Amino acid sequence: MLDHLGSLKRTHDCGALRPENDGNRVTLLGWVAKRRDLGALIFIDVRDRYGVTQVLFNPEIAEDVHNKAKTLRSEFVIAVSGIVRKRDPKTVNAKLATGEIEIYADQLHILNTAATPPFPIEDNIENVGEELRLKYRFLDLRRPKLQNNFILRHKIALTVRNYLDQQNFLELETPMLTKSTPEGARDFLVPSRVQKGRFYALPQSPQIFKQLFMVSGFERYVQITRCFRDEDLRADRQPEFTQIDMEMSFVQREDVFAILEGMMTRIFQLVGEDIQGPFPQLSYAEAMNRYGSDKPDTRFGVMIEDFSEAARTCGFKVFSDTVSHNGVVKGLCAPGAAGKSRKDIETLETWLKKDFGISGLAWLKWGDEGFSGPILKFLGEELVSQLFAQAGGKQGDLLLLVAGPNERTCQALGALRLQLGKDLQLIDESKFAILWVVDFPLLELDAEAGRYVALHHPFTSPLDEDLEKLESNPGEVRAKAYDLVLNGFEIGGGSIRIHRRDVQSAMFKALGLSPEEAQEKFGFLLDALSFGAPPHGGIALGLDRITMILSGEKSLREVIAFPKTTSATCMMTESPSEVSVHQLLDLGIQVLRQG
RNA sequence: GGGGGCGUAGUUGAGUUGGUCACAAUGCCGGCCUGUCACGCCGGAGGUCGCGGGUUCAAGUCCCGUCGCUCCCGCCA
Repeated sequence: MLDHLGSLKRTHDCGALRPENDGNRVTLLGWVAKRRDLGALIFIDVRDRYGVTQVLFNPEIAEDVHNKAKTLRSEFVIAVSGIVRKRDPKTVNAKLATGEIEIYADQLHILNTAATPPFPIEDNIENVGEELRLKYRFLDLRRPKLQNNFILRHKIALTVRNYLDQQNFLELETPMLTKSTPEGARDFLVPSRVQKGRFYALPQSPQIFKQLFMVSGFERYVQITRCFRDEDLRADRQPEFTQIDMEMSFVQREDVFAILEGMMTRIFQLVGEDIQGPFPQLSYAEAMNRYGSDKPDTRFGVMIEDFSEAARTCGFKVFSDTVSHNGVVKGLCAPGAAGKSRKDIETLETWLKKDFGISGLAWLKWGDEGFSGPILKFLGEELVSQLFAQAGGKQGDLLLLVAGPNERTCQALGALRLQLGKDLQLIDESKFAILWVVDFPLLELDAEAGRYVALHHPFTSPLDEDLEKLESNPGEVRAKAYDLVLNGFEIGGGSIRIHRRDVQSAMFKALGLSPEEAQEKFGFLLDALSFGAPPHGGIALGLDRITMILSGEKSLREVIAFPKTTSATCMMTESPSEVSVHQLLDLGIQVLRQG
């Protein structure tokens, strides 16, 4: 028979009691984390959000209560009252914050029973299947580790709001039911019942709305808001995610950086890190050439080296031919990796060939007996020694080389660099490395569509000095865009926006939109820009990713309360699900079935 | 859309070249136990080897298909 909560009140939480409380009468409310039944003595670890406290049931103190305690099982919800007792020094538990005391229980209320949980409610269950954890997410979330992740997430959001409030930002809301736009990610669509055959789109970001706030004269805007993108998932990508979305009027890039650096400093303080601005800046071009990525992980070295000049005249035809046909020969030096077997290297090569389309991975070892490798005989000792010197290599290292078109080669080496960083444990996981990546190209050629598309988004301002090239040489135009990169993750991106109608029209034209299309899709924005839009710019940060990195997690699922699986389903609610014919009729929608 | 990994008691894993009853730990149930905190000891229950098909005298094991989870490529203004 269950007991009622009645007027029972918690006097302390399960992380609070210390030896100073010796003799206090207390009431704890929480879950049975662990039961150790020694027969006459029963120890119960009671857990709540704040910690764990050991409770002792002794028949000599209260026999009926002791009998009742025999029925307790894992995850029962209880209220226990009793006296705090300092433990004998021999029985102190140093692993618990409350380990110097225990409660001598004289009252026990069982508020609810619990079925045996499918997995233990404790940390270090990393090998429990993801499927189970997601199906019983409400239990998974009971684990202290996840609770701490969400406490950190809350503190980050709170820090952001407090800091930006001090900086005169206003938190303003934008619609969730909005308009589908042609550029960018695939939209999640919401059918309109009132306007059959028409659809809202869930926002990919509040981009245009926040710009309109600037036109409205709010000057500084922030919103911590959900965004939706219907694309395939990754460990660091969920279809719905939370942005810290910001916009400011009358600012240049450096003003945005200063605000953000101040904000990140405060966020890092939450995990005891002292990271001060200004953050390092790296151009997009340099990031790609040296790290093979626009979001380089700068926690470790191993830079991509350009060996094209040496390769141009070398005796290895694959290399010299590639260079003479406008290709490059680039590579990187894996420290201490000379011990890698031919098979290890072939595994890497197979992967890079398949995923990045390189034609081969050449290698040179500097082992105990000097240089070795299949291409050594073509290059010669002297040249190989020179290559190692250029890459800063030493005895015991492995030089890996790729020949091919520059972009693809850099991309492949960038992926290889990260893999080696993991394999060779070159990354100090306790370290944080943050930087700005700047000077992105404004546009890139979409080979499929046969036209230019915005690398960032169509509202990004070109650099003032590149403005004239928008028509003559669109691919050369650089953008006032920037990304914030932490430990190899893009945690934010933004830009100074276009605030002039004529420039925005020119941009749409460069993207291949006719004036009519531009008017239909973005007419309201063009209108707004013609009514005195101030210069403005901003950024959006990924709250989920920041929380993931600061809590040391490898997946966004650990910091999103109810995340989706890789196939975009929710294991707990079993969404998405089919809906009734009536619901579809209301919306004027018919479902096509395959087969 | 493509590729890799995984799928065996509630859970986590083992299971050789196909061949007595599919094994262990943990959890669960029962018993004993007054200083445990990974409590201990004794006993017990617990299985459509993801699902479907095939090869074979015989399939957890080999083959084909399929589903789910996961990592990556494509995709993600």
